[in-house]
Amino acid sequence: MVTEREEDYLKVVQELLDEKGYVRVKDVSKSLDVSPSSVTEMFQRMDDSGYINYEKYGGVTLTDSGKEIARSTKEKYGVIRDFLQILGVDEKMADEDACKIEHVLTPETLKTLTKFAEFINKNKKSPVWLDHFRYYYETGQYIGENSMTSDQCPVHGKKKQS
Amino acid sequence: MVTEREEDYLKVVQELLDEKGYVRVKDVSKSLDVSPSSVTEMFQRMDDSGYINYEKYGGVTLTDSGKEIARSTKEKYGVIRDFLQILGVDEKMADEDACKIEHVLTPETLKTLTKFAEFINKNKKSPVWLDHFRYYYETGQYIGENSMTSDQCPVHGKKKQS
DNA sequence: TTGTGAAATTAGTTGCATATAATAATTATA
DNA sequence: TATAATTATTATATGCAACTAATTTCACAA
Repeated sequence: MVTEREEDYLKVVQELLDEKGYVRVKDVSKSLDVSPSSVTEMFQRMDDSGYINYEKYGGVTLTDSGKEIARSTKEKYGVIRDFLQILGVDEKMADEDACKIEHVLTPETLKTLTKFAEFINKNKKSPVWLDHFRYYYETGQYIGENSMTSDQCPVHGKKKQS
Repeated sequence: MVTEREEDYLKVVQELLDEKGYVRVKDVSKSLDVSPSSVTEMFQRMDDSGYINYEKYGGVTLTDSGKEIARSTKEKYGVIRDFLQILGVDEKMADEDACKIEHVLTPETLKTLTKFAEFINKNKKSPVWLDHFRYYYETGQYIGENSMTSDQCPVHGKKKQS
């Protein structure tokens, strides 16, 4: 079974291949902020496991299974990042969290997040309740009749007419 | 810095203390599905790190810092599990995912999830849009004028009056 | 063609988390 | 209380993932 870290490596290798057409140990080392020797070692392991084709001092390519893992990992990442951003998490944090969570979500939960993002995005304008949530997030107060506890409307500060 | 696994151990130790008042190696071993020797070893490490007070063949208690980690880990877990269940993820999966995610979320994202759950729960009845989302999840179709693409209402299959 | 510098690899180590097998301590029971 | 059964601990080993230091390879310039 593929480890979380192998998923990380496969993801960046695929990204570098897409960007530049080839992959150096140095680049992966930079991307993942690990030493070059760690990259070499991981390459050897992943070659043994059949996720990449690696030859010393040479190039690296992904096997079919490596490609599939890279693809699905990146897809998960995208779903989670989008989802978090919809809820209002800022890009940097959404990114950071998505990189962690991508490895551990059950397919069921992933599907829910996917559907949720679709549900929001298929509408041109973002739904009212989402604005309401953002408002709640900022102020702790509700907008809308259902949930008003005072007769003071938080939107424009005027009395509601009852 | 505390590791993810240490957080797991601290959480179950606290839970067992709450449940039964004391903790056996055996119980932790059972809870986490690891061998007793692994538990002993981890207890030694966590004692060294100052998260628990441990003496051989004797009892285990949490230090203040251990308590704080257990508390905050459990709190995170609760927030995430609730959040996922609100979105419709079933209990078992929500649980499983929460146990993984609890270790890796940024405070920012955690706050967002917390607020979101509050936003939903402070209302007695679940908001309409959430039903709409659940409906979308099941059928792939939208309920509500904003997003209707046909004139067939997905709720009762009758024509909308225009 | 050969020497140099950058890049990559190997060798050796560490820390975390686990396991099995063997041993020791504790608790329960006859 | 002595013995049996349960529980816990040590000793030893494994796998993953990282590191530093030393070495090797490669590509390019002189």
